[in-house]
Amino acid sequence: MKRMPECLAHMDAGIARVSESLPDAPLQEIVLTRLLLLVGGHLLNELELNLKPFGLNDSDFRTLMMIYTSPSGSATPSELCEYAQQGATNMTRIANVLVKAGLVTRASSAEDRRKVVLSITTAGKRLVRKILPPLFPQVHAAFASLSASDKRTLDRLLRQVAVNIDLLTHPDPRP
Amino acid sequence: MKRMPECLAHMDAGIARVSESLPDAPLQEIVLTRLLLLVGGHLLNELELNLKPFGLNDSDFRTLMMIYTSPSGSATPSELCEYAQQGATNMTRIANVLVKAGLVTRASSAEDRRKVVLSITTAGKRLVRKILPPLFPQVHAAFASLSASDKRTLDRLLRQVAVNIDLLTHPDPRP
DNA sequence: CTTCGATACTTCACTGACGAACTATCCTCT
DNA sequence: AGAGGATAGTTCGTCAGTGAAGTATCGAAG
Repeated sequence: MKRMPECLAHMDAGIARVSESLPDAPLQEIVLTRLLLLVGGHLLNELELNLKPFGLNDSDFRTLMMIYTSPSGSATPSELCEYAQQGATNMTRIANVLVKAGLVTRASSAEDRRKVVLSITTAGKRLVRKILPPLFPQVHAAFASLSASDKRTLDRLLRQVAVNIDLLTHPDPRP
Repeated sequence: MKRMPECLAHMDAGIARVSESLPDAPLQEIVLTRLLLLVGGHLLNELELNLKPFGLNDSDFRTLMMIYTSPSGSATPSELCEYAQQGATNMTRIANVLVKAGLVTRASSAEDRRKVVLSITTAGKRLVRKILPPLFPQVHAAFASLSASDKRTLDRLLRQVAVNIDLLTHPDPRP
């Protein structure tokens, strides 16, 4: 696998060559799209590499974190789906994983018996507090070359892009 | 699935709450990481939604584009792996897909008979020129709310992050 | 020339994620 | 009350992607 600078140069060259056959291609935006996909993918690889020793992948971990940070320490699968960009099918699998690992408990709700309540266990909280700290240096390093103002700008721009894509996917600005 | 603004707010709140149990968490960087994963994921979903009608996913398409933009109109699987962030195993599958669809041909190299040469066909070129243009408005819309200078800044920052992650993953700045 | 290590690709078995179909429960309207 | 529709979760079949192991070819060293 080539190092990043060469990889980026190759990408730039390839995209630039597209405009030979399709002159009206929005080159800048295509490059940004590819960069986002590239960075997102590498970030995910790196994160999952750190989670693998604990038998979790990013979906599992994100779900665990959402239950962990929930004020009540519990949540239902459908609530989690709402915010975790995941289908109900996969949430069932994730719940199975977390329950089997003893990190959360699964109980059916009292008020609405269709619902399932996932609650974090002591072991779950302990695992979160064990996994996170070793991640901090790496997360920090990923943005180490950015100034404080760069980071604020990146934050702002990414949120804008997130909203743009959301509008693109689900049009209807009709409440 | 919730709309993006609520989703972002929920994410912010969750991450903020992490610092209650782990006060030295680099909140800003964690948010940026999550934003990148989120945007990358949504961008990928949206792109693959557009490619599905043609029986391709992003890996297939990216590979096809790399062959398309190659000056010779052909490449070997190992070359493609170098730049496409993919394992050789998956490249074999991709080549199978593209060959079966008649978009590229597979031939063994004359100079080095270990190598396989994938060459784009007329149908492959035609498909690229058919798929791309309808994508342009969407790609453009994803960044529509960003000014020209915002886009340049985003490009610059993403490249920095890409390099940082690469250094993190493959240390050794020893040539 | 042969042997050995490296390279190129393929095959196989497995995991993660998704859509479609199913079951159970709840809510509303009559 | 009870019929119809919406919601919550699960199950099942399928596909994309990966690591480990296998085959074929190349190149260098003896």
